[in-house]
Amino acid sequence: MTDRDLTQADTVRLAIEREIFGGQLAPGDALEEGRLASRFGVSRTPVREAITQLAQAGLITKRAHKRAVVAQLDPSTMLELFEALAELEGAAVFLSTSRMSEAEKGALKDIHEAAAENLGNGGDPNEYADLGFAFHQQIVRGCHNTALIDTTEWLALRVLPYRRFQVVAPGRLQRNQTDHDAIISAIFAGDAEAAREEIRRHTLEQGDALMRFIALNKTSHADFHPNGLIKEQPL
Amino acid sequence: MTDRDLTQADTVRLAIEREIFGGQLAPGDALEEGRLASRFGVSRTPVREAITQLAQAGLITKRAHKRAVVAQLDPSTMLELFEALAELEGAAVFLSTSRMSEAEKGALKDIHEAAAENLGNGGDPNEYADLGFAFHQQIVRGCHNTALIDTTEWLALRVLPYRRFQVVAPGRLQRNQTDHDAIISAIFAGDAEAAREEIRRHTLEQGDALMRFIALNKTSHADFHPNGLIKEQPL
DNA sequence: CCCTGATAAAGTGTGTACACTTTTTGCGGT
DNA sequence: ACCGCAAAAAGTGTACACACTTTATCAGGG
Repeated sequence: MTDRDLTQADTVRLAIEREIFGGQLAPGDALEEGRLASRFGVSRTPVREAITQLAQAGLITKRAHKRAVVAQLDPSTMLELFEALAELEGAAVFLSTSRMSEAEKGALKDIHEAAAENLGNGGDPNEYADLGFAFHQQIVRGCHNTALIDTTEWLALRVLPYRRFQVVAPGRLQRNQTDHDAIISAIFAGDAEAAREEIRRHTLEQGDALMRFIALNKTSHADFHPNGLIKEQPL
Repeated sequence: MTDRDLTQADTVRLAIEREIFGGQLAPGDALEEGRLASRFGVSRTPVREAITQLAQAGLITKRAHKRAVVAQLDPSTMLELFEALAELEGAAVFLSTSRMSEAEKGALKDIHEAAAENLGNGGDPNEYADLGFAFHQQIVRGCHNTALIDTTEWLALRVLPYRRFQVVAPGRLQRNQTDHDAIISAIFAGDAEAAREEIRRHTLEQGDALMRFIALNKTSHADFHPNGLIKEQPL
């Protein structure tokens, strides 16, 4: 049992997921079953199963007899996703404020302070992005409701590639940190309603900022590389 | 093109879905690929694909090399689902209050009044349940955010079979109608925050009531028939 | 009688073949 | 050149076969 009961379909699915989140597979790219099969050294059957799962998760789109393609996020859909995520994170933090244990609050504070330090020392922006993701995750998980956590994280994953863009947008990191300050203050003050409003505004603002950034750079979202860098079009 | 591009896997998936929502397949029931294949007159391949999709949707659970079973909702999971749904519906109505068109508000009022009439005339409780579902759906869709709507309805679908139980719980229908009154008032008054609170309380209460009902009747959720009736155990 | 373990039965995971659909290619007419 | 259209190529959907895993069956020892 060397492979921990991971079926080949699982392996393929995880690999494709990584390539999408990592940016090797960009939105709009076509996934052809035969190629993937030979690339991963398996038959088309497990590849097909992986694709089915990914389609169900919304990471790729699929129609009968048509090639599967990595999900294309047009601007309005992306805004909707950010808005929905803002509401979900708001709902989660509303519960988390009264439910997080002292240990969980401490871990949250640690993450926040590590991010502050990274920002002050001019550390690696990608590392800062990871800390930002961890910050949101820690808050969401604090609500102790698996259904809500899963739903929220599922949405968060979908916008993750786009959320990271902040690392290249001027002034965005500083603003991000300020927002996090306000959120963490509300949580420690036990003001659930304020925490909800802060995180809602914060996540909505991220979406808006991304839209402005894309519009300003006259670059379609298709040219926007999920890693947070623009594809073959240096600033 | 008589079958509207429905692949056989789609057909099988829809059939299984109907059987789950309809109650022919109860939570805990095992789905065996071979049987289903011969029952639907197809090979195991499309059945397998349907099962993969249903598993991804959370309607059934599946582990490597193990039979797929209709998702079992233990009490704590069910409470979590209701809580998460309460939050999502709250988020949706918060947006809907300012976004619903007059036509949409009118349709909502129509549904509400039809429900009131049904209740007053001692109409078919199942019809009342349908109206209740439509009421929630109309509100959620009023937020005009596809991502949020899809997410909420997906959760709502999962608890739908349990939500219907109200039709057999004494006094529950009347209470339900009163709650809806309060919600619709808040919406028409344009008080988004109040609407959110009302629907949150309402949906949470539905979950609690279901739990009490199950506990009182000393019947495990496994014996609880999704159609809203207890299986071979008359009251 | 109840374990325990071996063995058989049942069931899932994947490779492969092929029918059917979509997309591409290429050719003749305008 | 530009269309339309037919034929080929590419690709998806499904059936089927078989290896491997899990579950059920059963015989013998405590």
